[in-house]
Amino acid sequence: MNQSDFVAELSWRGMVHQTTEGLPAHMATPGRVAYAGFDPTADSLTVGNLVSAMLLARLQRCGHKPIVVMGGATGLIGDPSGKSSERQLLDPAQVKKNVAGQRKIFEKLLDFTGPNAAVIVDNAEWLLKMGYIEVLRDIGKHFSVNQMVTRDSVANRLESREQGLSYTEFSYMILQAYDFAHLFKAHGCTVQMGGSDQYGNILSGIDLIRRLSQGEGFGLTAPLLLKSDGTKFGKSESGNVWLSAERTSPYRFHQFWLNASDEEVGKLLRWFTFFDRATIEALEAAQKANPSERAAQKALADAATEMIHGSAEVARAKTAALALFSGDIRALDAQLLAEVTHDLTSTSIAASSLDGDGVALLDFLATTPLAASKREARDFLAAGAVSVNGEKAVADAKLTRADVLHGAVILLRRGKKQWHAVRVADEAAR
RNA sequence: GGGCGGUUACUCAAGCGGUCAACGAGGGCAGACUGUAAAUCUGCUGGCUUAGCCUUCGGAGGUUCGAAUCCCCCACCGCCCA
Repeated sequence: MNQSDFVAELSWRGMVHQTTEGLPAHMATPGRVAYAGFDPTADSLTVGNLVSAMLLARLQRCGHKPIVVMGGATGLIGDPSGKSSERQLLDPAQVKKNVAGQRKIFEKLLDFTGPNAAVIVDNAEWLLKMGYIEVLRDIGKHFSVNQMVTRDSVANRLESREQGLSYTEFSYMILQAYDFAHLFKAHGCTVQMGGSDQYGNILSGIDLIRRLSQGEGFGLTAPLLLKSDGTKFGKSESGNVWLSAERTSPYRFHQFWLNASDEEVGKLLRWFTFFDRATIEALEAAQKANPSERAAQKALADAATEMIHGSAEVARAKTAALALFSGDIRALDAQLLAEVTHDLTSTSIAASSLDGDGVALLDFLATTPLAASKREARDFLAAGAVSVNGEKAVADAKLTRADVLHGAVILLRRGKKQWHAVRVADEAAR
Protein backbone atom coordinates (compact mmCIF):
# COMPACT_ATOMS: atom_id res chain seq x y z
CA MET A 1 0.00 0.00 0.00
CA ASN A 2 1.32 3.40 -0.94
CA GLN A 3 2.28 5.26 2.17
CA SER A 4 0.78 8.54 1.12
CA ASP A 5 -2.77 7.60 0.29
CA PHE A 6 -4.48 7.24 3.65
CA VAL A 7 -7.31 9.64 2.87
CA ALA A 8 -7.75 8.27 -0.65
CA GLU A 9 -7.86 4.77 0.80
CA LEU A 10 -10.59 5.71 3.25
CA SER A 11 -12.49 7.62 0.58
CA TRP A 12 -13.07 4.74 -1.79
CA ARG A 13 -14.08 2.63 1.17
CA GLY A 14 -16.70 5.20 2.03
CA MET A 15 -15.30 5.73 5.49
CA VAL A 16 -14.94 9.49 5.29
CA HIS A 17 -17.77 11.66 6.47
CA GLN A 18 -16.01 14.95 7.05
CA THR A 19 -12.43 16.12 7.24
CA THR A 20 -11.02 19.41 8.33
CA GLU A 21 -9.32 21.48 5.71
CA GLY A 22 -5.84 20.48 4.73
CA LEU A 23 -6.06 16.96 6.12
CA PRO A 24 -5.29 15.14 2.83
CA ALA A 25 -2.16 17.21 2.30
CA HIS A 26 -1.14 16.75 5.92
CA MET A 27 -1.48 12.98 5.69
CA ALA A 28 0.64 12.88 2.52
CA THR A 29 3.71 12.93 4.73
CA PRO A 30 4.29 9.57 6.41
CA GLY A 31 4.81 9.32 10.12
CA ARG A 32 1.89 11.44 11.22
CA VAL A 33 0.41 10.68 14.61
CA ALA A 34 -3.35 10.30 14.97
CA TYR A 35 -5.68 9.15 17.68
CA ALA A 36 -9.17 7.91 18.31
CA GLY A 37 -10.88 7.69 21.67
CA PHE A 38 -12.75 4.80 23.24
CA ASP A 39 -14.97 4.79 26.29
CA PRO A 40 -14.20 2.11 28.84
CA THR A 41 -17.85 1.44 29.58
CA ALA A 42 -17.32 -2.32 29.24
CA ASP A 43 -14.44 -4.77 29.43
CA SER A 44 -14.72 -5.39 25.72
CA LEU A 45 -15.50 -3.56 22.48
CA THR A 46 -18.44 -4.06 20.17
CA VAL A 47 -18.56 -4.08 16.40
CA GLY A 48 -19.77 -0.50 16.72
CA ASN A 49 -16.39 0.47 18.12
CA LEU A 50 -14.74 -1.44 15.36
CA VAL A 51 -15.25 1.50 12.99
CA SER A 52 -12.87 3.74 14.88
CA ALA A 53 -10.52 0.85 15.49
CA MET A 54 -10.35 0.13 11.77
CA LEU A 55 -9.53 3.79 11.11
CA LEU A 56 -6.50 3.39 13.33
CA ALA A 57 -5.52 0.08 11.78
CA ARG A 58 -5.65 1.51 8.27
CA LEU A 59 -3.79 4.59 9.40
CA GLN A 60 -0.97 2.44 10.64
CA ARG A 61 -0.85 0.47 7.41
CA CYS A 62 -0.40 3.73 5.57
CA GLY A 63 2.75 4.49 7.49
CA HIS A 64 1.36 6.62 10.30
CA LYS A 65 1.36 6.15 14.02
CA PRO A 66 -1.90 5.33 15.82
CA ILE A 67 -2.69 6.25 19.40
CA VAL A 68 -5.56 4.60 21.20
CA VAL A 69 -6.93 6.87 23.88
CA MET A 70 -8.88 5.08 26.55
CA GLY A 71 -11.26 7.45 28.26
CA GLY A 72 -10.40 6.25 31.74
CA ALA A 73 -11.13 9.72 33.10
CA THR A 74 -13.78 10.95 30.67
CA GLY A 75 -15.50 7.58 30.98
CA LEU A 76 -16.19 8.57 34.55
CA ILE A 77 -18.41 11.28 33.15
CA GLY A 78 -19.85 10.26 29.80
CA ASP A 79 -20.12 12.02 26.49
CA PRO A 80 -23.50 13.69 25.94
CA SER A 81 -23.04 13.50 22.14
CA GLY A 82 -25.70 11.34 20.63
CA LYS A 83 -27.05 10.38 24.02
CA SER A 84 -30.52 11.34 24.97
CA SER A 85 -30.13 10.79 28.66
CA GLU A 86 -27.63 11.28 31.41
CA ARG A 87 -25.01 8.60 31.67
CA GLN A 88 -24.35 6.50 34.68
CA LEU A 89 -21.07 7.36 36.28
CA LEU A 90 -18.54 4.56 36.26
CA ASP A 91 -16.67 3.29 39.22
CA PRO A 92 -12.88 3.88 38.90
CA ALA A 93 -11.95 0.28 39.64
CA GLN A 94 -14.33 -0.90 36.96
CA VAL A 95 -12.87 1.56 34.47
CA LYS A 96 -9.41 0.21 35.11
CA LYS A 97 -10.55 -3.32 34.51
CA ASN A 98 -12.35 -2.32 31.34
CA VAL A 99 -9.31 -0.54 29.98
CA ALA A 100 -7.32 -3.74 30.42
CA GLY A 101 -9.97 -5.80 28.64
CA GLN A 102 -10.12 -3.48 25.65
CA ARG A 103 -6.37 -3.36 25.36
CA LYS A 104 -6.33 -7.05 24.49
CA ILE A 105 -8.53 -6.41 21.48
CA PHE A 106 -6.41 -3.58 20.18
CA GLU A 107 -3.42 -5.83 20.30
CA LYS A 108 -5.07 -7.91 17.59
CA LEU A 109 -5.75 -5.00 15.30
CA LEU A 110 -2.69 -2.84 15.69
CA ASP A 111 1.05 -3.41 15.54
CA PHE A 112 2.71 -2.41 18.78
CA THR A 113 6.25 -2.85 17.43
CA GLY A 114 8.35 -1.13 14.78
CA PRO A 115 8.83 2.50 13.86
CA ASN A 116 5.10 3.29 13.81
CA ALA A 117 4.27 1.25 16.87
CA ALA A 118 0.79 1.84 18.18
CA VAL A 119 0.44 3.32 21.63
CA ILE A 120 -2.36 3.03 24.14
CA VAL A 121 -2.77 5.81 26.62
CA ASP A 122 -5.41 6.47 29.22
CA ASN A 123 -6.59 10.03 29.66
CA ALA A 124 -6.79 9.38 33.38
CA GLU A 125 -3.00 9.73 33.26
CA TRP A 126 -3.24 13.46 32.69
CA LEU A 127 -6.80 14.44 33.48
CA LEU A 128 -6.94 13.04 37.01
CA LYS A 129 -3.92 15.09 37.99
CA MET A 130 -5.48 18.38 37.07
CA GLY A 131 -7.00 20.57 39.71
CA TYR A 132 -10.35 22.18 39.23
CA ILE A 133 -9.04 25.72 39.48
CA GLU A 134 -6.27 24.87 37.07
CA VAL A 135 -8.79 23.57 34.55
CA LEU A 136 -10.92 26.66 34.83
CA ARG A 137 -8.00 29.04 34.59
CA ASP A 138 -5.92 27.40 31.86
CA ILE A 139 -8.51 25.65 29.73
CA GLY A 140 -11.96 26.93 30.56
CA LYS A 141 -11.12 30.48 29.58
CA HIS A 142 -10.62 29.34 25.99
CA PHE A 143 -14.18 28.11 25.67
CA SER A 144 -17.17 30.29 24.99
CA VAL A 145 -20.34 29.12 26.67
CA ASN A 146 -22.30 30.98 24.00
CA GLN A 147 -20.74 28.72 21.43
CA MET A 148 -21.03 25.59 23.49
CA VAL A 149 -24.76 25.86 23.97
CA THR A 150 -25.33 26.12 20.24
CA ARG A 151 -23.83 22.70 19.67
CA ASP A 152 -26.51 20.22 18.64
CA SER A 153 -25.66 17.71 21.31
CA VAL A 154 -26.09 20.35 23.96
CA ALA A 155 -28.99 22.21 22.40
CA ASN A 156 -31.08 19.06 22.13
CA ARG A 157 -30.63 18.33 25.77
CA LEU A 158 -31.37 21.87 26.81
CA GLU A 159 -34.65 21.78 24.92
CA SER A 160 -35.65 18.49 26.42
CA ARG A 161 -37.44 19.20 29.65
CA GLU A 162 -37.40 15.63 30.77
CA GLN A 163 -33.71 14.89 30.44
CA GLY A 164 -31.83 18.07 31.01
CA LEU A 165 -28.06 18.25 30.92
CA SER A 166 -25.93 18.19 34.00
CA TYR A 167 -23.01 20.53 34.46
CA THR A 168 -20.78 17.48 34.52
CA GLU A 169 -21.81 16.35 31.09
CA PHE A 170 -21.69 19.88 29.79
CA SER A 171 -18.02 19.98 30.75
CA TYR A 172 -17.24 16.83 28.84
CA MET A 173 -16.38 18.62 25.64
CA ILE A 174 -13.76 20.67 27.41
CA LEU A 175 -12.06 17.55 28.67
CA GLN A 176 -12.05 15.88 25.29
CA ALA A 177 -10.66 18.99 23.67
CA TYR A 178 -7.93 18.99 26.27
CA ASP A 179 -7.09 15.37 25.44
CA PHE A 180 -6.26 16.39 21.92
CA ALA A 181 -4.24 19.38 23.07
CA HIS A 182 -2.34 17.21 25.52
CA LEU A 183 -1.56 14.55 22.91
CA PHE A 184 -0.41 17.27 20.54
CA LYS A 185 2.15 18.44 23.05
CA ALA A 186 3.15 15.10 24.53
CA HIS A 187 3.08 12.86 21.45
CA GLY A 188 3.13 15.21 18.48
CA CYS A 189 -0.34 13.99 17.67
CA THR A 190 -1.93 16.19 15.01
CA VAL A 191 -5.02 14.26 13.97
CA GLN A 192 -8.11 13.03 15.75
CA MET A 193 -10.50 10.55 14.18
CA GLY A 194 -13.90 9.30 15.24
CA GLY A 195 -17.54 8.86 14.33
CA SER A 196 -19.45 11.73 12.78
CA ASP A 197 -21.01 12.54 16.14
CA GLN A 198 -17.53 13.47 17.34
CA TYR A 199 -16.94 16.23 14.81
CA GLY A 200 -17.84 19.00 17.19
CA ASN A 201 -15.59 17.65 19.91
CA ILE A 202 -12.74 17.30 17.42
CA LEU A 203 -13.10 20.89 16.27
CA SER A 204 -13.00 22.05 19.89
CA GLY A 205 -9.73 20.20 20.30
CA ILE A 206 -8.23 21.75 17.18
CA ASP A 207 -9.27 25.13 18.46
CA LEU A 208 -7.67 24.53 21.83
CA ILE A 209 -4.41 23.43 20.20
CA ARG A 210 -4.30 26.68 18.29
CA ARG A 211 -4.88 28.70 21.43
CA LEU A 212 -2.61 26.79 23.78
CA SER A 213 0.22 25.82 21.44
CA GLN A 214 -0.31 27.92 18.34
CA GLY A 215 -0.27 24.58 16.53
CA GLU A 216 -2.39 23.08 13.81
CA GLY A 217 -4.59 20.05 14.37
CA PHE A 218 -6.73 18.07 11.94
CA GLY A 219 -9.78 15.87 12.16
CA LEU A 220 -11.53 13.14 10.25
CA THR A 221 -14.85 11.53 10.96
CA ALA A 222 -16.40 8.35 9.62
CA PRO A 223 -20.10 8.15 8.77
CA LEU A 224 -22.36 6.67 11.37
CA LEU A 225 -22.80 3.02 10.72
CA LEU A 226 -26.46 2.20 10.36
CA LYS A 227 -28.07 -0.89 9.00
CA SER A 228 -29.93 -0.52 5.74
CA ASP A 229 -33.21 -0.51 7.63
CA GLY A 230 -32.02 2.46 9.66
CA THR A 231 -31.60 0.60 12.91
CA LYS A 232 -28.42 0.60 14.87
CA PHE A 233 -25.68 -1.63 13.60
CA GLY A 234 -24.00 -4.20 15.77
CA LYS A 235 -26.94 -5.77 17.48
CA SER A 236 -28.00 -9.31 16.80
CA GLU A 237 -31.04 -11.19 18.05
CA SER A 238 -29.07 -12.05 21.15
CA GLY A 239 -27.93 -8.51 21.84
CA ASN A 240 -24.72 -6.64 21.25
CA VAL A 241 -22.01 -8.21 19.15
CA TRP A 242 -18.77 -8.05 21.10
CA LEU A 243 -15.20 -8.50 20.02
CA SER A 244 -14.09 -10.76 22.84
CA ALA A 245 -14.71 -14.50 22.72
CA GLU A 246 -16.00 -14.50 26.28
CA ARG A 247 -18.88 -12.20 25.43
CA THR A 248 -19.66 -13.23 21.87
CA SER A 249 -18.38 -16.62 20.80
CA PRO A 250 -16.41 -16.76 17.55
CA TYR A 251 -19.22 -18.87 16.15
CA ARG A 252 -21.80 -16.18 16.84
CA PHE A 253 -19.43 -13.51 15.63
CA HIS A 254 -19.00 -15.37 12.37
CA GLN A 255 -22.76 -15.82 12.08
CA PHE A 256 -23.32 -12.11 12.62
CA TRP A 257 -21.33 -11.19 9.54
CA LEU A 258 -22.66 -14.09 7.53
CA ASN A 259 -26.17 -12.74 8.05
CA ALA A 260 -25.33 -9.35 6.56
CA SER A 261 -27.94 -8.26 4.04
CA ASP A 262 -27.15 -8.02 0.35
CA GLU A 263 -27.50 -4.24 0.43
CA GLU A 264 -24.95 -3.68 3.10
CA VAL A 265 -22.44 -6.45 2.53
CA GLY A 266 -20.40 -4.39 0.06
CA LYS A 267 -20.11 -1.55 2.53
CA LEU A 268 -19.16 -3.92 5.33
CA LEU A 269 -16.45 -5.47 3.19
CA ARG A 270 -15.03 -2.02 2.54
CA TRP A 271 -15.16 -1.00 6.16
CA PHE A 272 -14.15 -4.10 8.01
CA THR A 273 -11.79 -6.05 5.80
CA PHE A 274 -8.43 -5.27 4.29
CA PHE A 275 -9.42 -6.65 0.89
CA ASP A 276 -8.42 -4.37 -1.96
CA ARG A 277 -10.87 -2.69 -4.23
CA ALA A 278 -10.70 -5.23 -7.05
CA THR A 279 -11.33 -8.12 -4.67
CA ILE A 280 -14.33 -6.46 -3.11
CA GLU A 281 -15.83 -5.50 -6.44
CA ALA A 282 -15.40 -9.06 -7.65
CA LEU A 283 -17.17 -10.35 -4.55
CA GLU A 284 -20.02 -7.92 -5.08
CA ALA A 285 -20.36 -9.02 -8.69
CA ALA A 286 -20.41 -12.66 -7.63
CA GLN A 287 -23.04 -11.85 -5.03
CA LYS A 288 -25.20 -10.10 -7.58
CA ALA A 289 -24.86 -12.88 -10.13
CA ASN A 290 -25.71 -15.62 -7.70
CA PRO A 291 -27.33 -14.24 -4.55
CA SER A 292 -28.05 -17.54 -2.88
CA GLU A 293 -24.38 -18.44 -2.84
CA ARG A 294 -23.73 -15.47 -0.53
CA ALA A 295 -20.12 -15.37 -1.62
CA ALA A 296 -19.67 -11.84 -0.33
CA GLN A 297 -21.14 -12.62 3.09
CA LYS A 298 -18.97 -15.69 3.45
CA ALA A 299 -15.82 -13.79 2.55
CA LEU A 300 -16.80 -11.03 4.97
CA ALA A 301 -17.53 -13.42 7.82
CA ASP A 302 -14.29 -15.32 7.32
CA ALA A 303 -12.16 -12.19 7.06
CA ALA A 304 -13.70 -10.42 10.04
CA THR A 305 -13.58 -13.50 12.25
CA GLU A 306 -10.00 -14.19 11.31
CA MET A 307 -9.03 -10.63 12.11
CA ILE A 308 -10.51 -10.78 15.59
CA HIS A 309 -10.33 -14.44 16.57
CA GLY A 310 -7.77 -16.04 14.23
CA SER A 311 -8.05 -18.59 11.46
CA ALA A 312 -8.51 -21.62 13.72
CA GLU A 313 -11.74 -20.10 15.02
CA VAL A 314 -12.92 -19.41 11.49
CA ALA A 315 -12.60 -23.09 10.68
CA ARG A 316 -14.46 -24.06 13.84
CA ALA A 317 -17.25 -21.60 13.18
CA LYS A 318 -17.71 -22.89 9.67
CA THR A 319 -17.76 -26.50 10.78
CA ALA A 320 -20.30 -25.74 13.46
CA ALA A 321 -22.52 -23.84 11.04
CA LEU A 322 -22.37 -26.60 8.48
CA ALA A 323 -23.44 -29.17 11.05
CA LEU A 324 -26.21 -27.05 12.54
CA PHE A 325 -27.73 -25.79 9.33
CA SER A 326 -27.22 -28.42 6.72
CA GLY A 327 -25.51 -31.42 8.21
CA ASP A 328 -27.03 -34.53 9.65
CA ILE A 329 -26.58 -33.92 13.34
CA ARG A 330 -26.75 -37.59 14.23
CA ALA A 331 -23.80 -38.22 11.93
CA LEU A 332 -21.49 -35.86 13.80
CA ASP A 333 -18.68 -37.53 15.69
CA ALA A 334 -18.32 -36.91 19.40
CA GLN A 335 -15.49 -34.42 18.99
CA LEU A 336 -17.31 -32.24 16.49
CA LEU A 337 -20.51 -32.46 18.51
CA ALA A 338 -18.68 -31.17 21.53
CA GLU A 339 -17.35 -28.24 19.50
CA VAL A 340 -20.72 -27.42 18.06
CA THR A 341 -22.46 -27.45 21.41
CA HIS A 342 -19.70 -25.64 23.22
CA ASP A 343 -21.20 -22.19 22.68
CA LEU A 344 -24.82 -23.05 23.18
CA THR A 345 -26.91 -22.40 26.22
CA SER A 346 -27.47 -25.65 28.01
CA THR A 347 -29.60 -27.39 30.57
CA SER A 348 -28.78 -30.54 32.49
CA ILE A 349 -31.07 -33.47 32.82
CA ALA A 350 -30.70 -36.63 34.87
CA ALA A 351 -30.12 -39.67 32.69
CA SER A 352 -32.61 -41.70 34.68
CA SER A 353 -35.49 -39.41 33.77
CA LEU A 354 -35.03 -40.45 30.15
CA ASP A 355 -35.70 -44.10 30.92
CA GLY A 356 -38.83 -45.79 29.66
CA ASP A 357 -41.29 -43.25 28.30
CA GLY A 358 -38.87 -40.45 29.03
CA VAL A 359 -39.83 -36.87 29.77
CA ALA A 360 -42.43 -34.82 27.89
CA LEU A 361 -40.77 -32.33 25.57
CA LEU A 362 -43.50 -29.82 26.33
CA ASP A 363 -42.68 -29.71 30.02
CA PHE A 364 -38.99 -29.77 29.45
CA LEU A 365 -38.98 -26.89 26.97
CA ALA A 366 -40.44 -24.56 29.56
CA THR A 367 -37.37 -25.14 31.72
CA THR A 368 -35.01 -24.01 28.96
CA PRO A 369 -34.47 -20.52 27.56
CA LEU A 370 -36.13 -21.67 24.35
CA ALA A 371 -39.58 -21.15 25.82
CA ALA A 372 -40.44 -18.60 28.49
CA SER A 373 -43.45 -20.49 29.75
CA LYS A 374 -45.31 -23.67 29.24
CA ARG A 375 -47.94 -21.92 27.22
CA GLU A 376 -45.25 -20.60 24.91
CA ALA A 377 -43.77 -24.07 24.64
CA ARG A 378 -47.16 -25.34 23.59
CA ASP A 379 -47.36 -22.66 20.91
CA PHE A 380 -43.97 -23.53 19.53
CA LEU A 381 -44.70 -27.22 19.43
CA ALA A 382 -48.05 -26.65 17.77
CA ALA A 383 -46.40 -24.45 15.15
CA GLY A 384 -43.77 -27.08 14.43
CA ALA A 385 -41.03 -24.72 15.54
CA VAL A 386 -39.15 -27.19 17.69
CA SER A 387 -36.80 -29.87 16.53
CA VAL A 388 -34.85 -32.52 18.38
CA ASN A 389 -31.46 -33.35 16.92
CA GLY A 390 -32.50 -31.68 13.70
CA GLU A 391 -35.78 -33.54 13.31
CA LYS A 392 -39.06 -31.72 13.75
CA ALA A 393 -40.80 -32.70 16.97
CA VAL A 394 -44.49 -33.50 17.32
CA ALA A 395 -46.63 -31.90 20.01
CA ASP A 396 -46.65 -34.86 22.40
CA ALA A 397 -43.03 -35.84 21.80
CA LYS A 398 -41.01 -37.36 24.63
CA LEU A 399 -37.29 -37.17 25.20
CA THR A 400 -35.87 -40.63 25.76
CA ARG A 401 -32.51 -42.34 25.84
CA ALA A 402 -32.77 -42.92 22.10
CA ASP A 403 -32.41 -39.18 21.58
CA VAL A 404 -29.11 -38.87 23.42
CA LEU A 405 -26.16 -38.36 21.09
CA HIS A 406 -22.87 -39.97 22.08
CA GLY A 407 -24.23 -40.58 25.53
CA ALA A 408 -23.91 -36.94 26.38
CA VAL A 409 -26.24 -34.46 24.78
CA ILE A 410 -29.54 -33.78 23.03
CA LEU A 411 -29.72 -30.84 20.65
CA LEU A 412 -32.92 -28.83 20.66
CA ARG A 413 -33.75 -26.09 18.22
CA ARG A 414 -36.55 -23.54 18.22
CA GLY A 415 -37.20 -21.59 15.06
CA LYS A 416 -34.36 -21.43 12.64
CA LYS A 417 -31.49 -20.34 14.76
CA GLN A 418 -32.18 -20.79 18.46
CA TRP A 419 -30.20 -23.80 19.63
CA HIS A 420 -30.00 -25.35 23.03
CA ALA A 421 -27.97 -28.25 24.36
CA VAL A 422 -29.47 -30.66 26.85
CA ARG A 423 -26.59 -32.23 28.72
CA VAL A 424 -27.31 -35.60 30.19
CA ALA A 425 -25.91 -35.85 33.69
CA ASP A 426 -23.86 -38.94 34.35
CA GLU A 427 -25.71 -41.34 36.61
CA ALA A 428 -22.52 -42.65 38.21
CA ALA A 429 -21.62 -39.20 39.43
CA ARG A 430 -24.68 -38.99 41.59
C1' G B 1 -50.43 28.28 46.75
C1' G B 2 -54.99 27.88 43.10
C1' G B 3 -57.36 25.61 38.60
C1' C B 4 -57.43 21.86 34.94
C1' G B 5 -55.70 17.39 32.49
C1' G B 6 -53.21 12.82 32.83
C1' U B 7 -50.96 7.83 34.91
C1' U B 8 -53.60 1.12 30.77
C1' A B 9 -49.52 -4.82 28.97
C1' C B 10 -42.27 -4.19 25.74
C1' U B 11 -43.56 1.00 23.43
C1' C B 12 -47.39 4.24 21.59
C1' A B 13 -52.48 4.21 22.37
C1' A B 14 -58.17 2.96 22.77
C1' G B 15 -61.59 1.75 26.57
C1' C B 16 -64.85 5.49 30.68
C1' G B 17 -69.96 0.29 35.39
C1' G B 18 -71.16 -5.92 33.14
C1' U B 19 -70.45 -8.58 26.44
C1' C B 20 -62.45 -6.65 29.09
C1' A B 21 -56.95 -10.61 29.75
C1' A B 22 -58.64 -5.28 27.82
C1' C B 23 -59.60 -2.26 20.28
C1' G B 24 -55.60 -0.60 17.18
C1' A B 25 -50.42 0.39 15.74
C1' G B 26 -45.28 -0.56 16.37
C1' G B 27 -41.86 -3.98 18.22
C1' G B 28 -40.86 -9.15 19.43
C1' C B 29 -41.53 -14.53 18.55
C1' A B 30 -43.21 -18.56 15.41
C1' G B 31 -45.09 -20.76 10.64
C1' A B 32 -45.26 -20.65 5.03
C1' C B 33 -42.12 -18.92 1.02
C1' U B 34 -36.66 -18.31 0.75
C1' G B 35 -30.49 -17.85 0.72
C1' U B 36 -29.36 -19.28 8.21
C1' A B 37 -31.80 -13.06 3.64
C1' A B 38 -35.25 -9.11 2.21
C1' A B 39 -40.26 -8.47 0.89
C1' U B 40 -45.01 -10.74 1.54
C1' C B 41 -48.87 -13.67 3.87
C1' U B 42 -50.65 -16.25 8.53
C1' G B 43 -50.66 -17.05 13.78
C1' C B 44 -49.07 -15.85 18.77
C1' U B 45 -47.57 -11.97 22.14
C1' G B 46 -50.03 -12.21 31.46
C1' G B 47 -49.98 -17.27 33.77
C1' C B 48 -51.98 -22.19 34.36
C1' U B 49 -53.80 -28.45 35.51
C1' U B 50 -56.50 -24.15 28.73
C1' A B 51 -64.55 -25.39 26.18
C1' G B 52 -62.37 -23.44 32.26
C1' C B 53 -59.65 -21.03 36.11
C1' C B 54 -56.21 -17.42 38.36
C1' U B 55 -53.53 -12.59 38.56
C1' U B 56 -53.43 -7.58 35.89
C1' C B 57 -55.18 -1.32 33.90
C1' G B 58 -49.91 4.41 39.16
C1' G B 59 -50.64 3.02 45.06
C1' A B 60 -54.14 2.31 49.27
C1' G B 61 -59.26 2.27 50.68
C1' G B 62 -64.64 2.58 49.45
C1' U B 63 -69.56 2.25 46.60
C1' U B 64 -71.79 -1.93 43.80
C1' C B 65 -74.48 -8.36 42.70
C1' G B 66 -70.35 -6.63 39.46
C1' A B 67 -65.02 -1.47 38.57
C1' A B 68 -59.58 -0.36 34.06
C1' U B 69 -64.29 2.34 34.13
C1' C B 70 -67.83 5.72 39.90
C1' C B 71 -66.17 8.07 44.99
C1' C B 72 -62.14 9.31 48.66
C1' C B 73 -57.03 9.71 50.01
C1' C B 74 -51.80 9.36 48.38
C1' A B 75 -47.69 9.48 44.72
C1' C B 76 -45.80 11.07 40.15
C1' C B 77 -46.20 13.80 35.35
C1' G B 78 -48.12 17.83 32.12
C1' C B 79 -50.60 22.60 31.10
C1' C B 80 -52.58 27.28 32.94
C1' C B 81 -52.99 31.20 36.89
C1' A B 82 -50.15 33.38 41.35
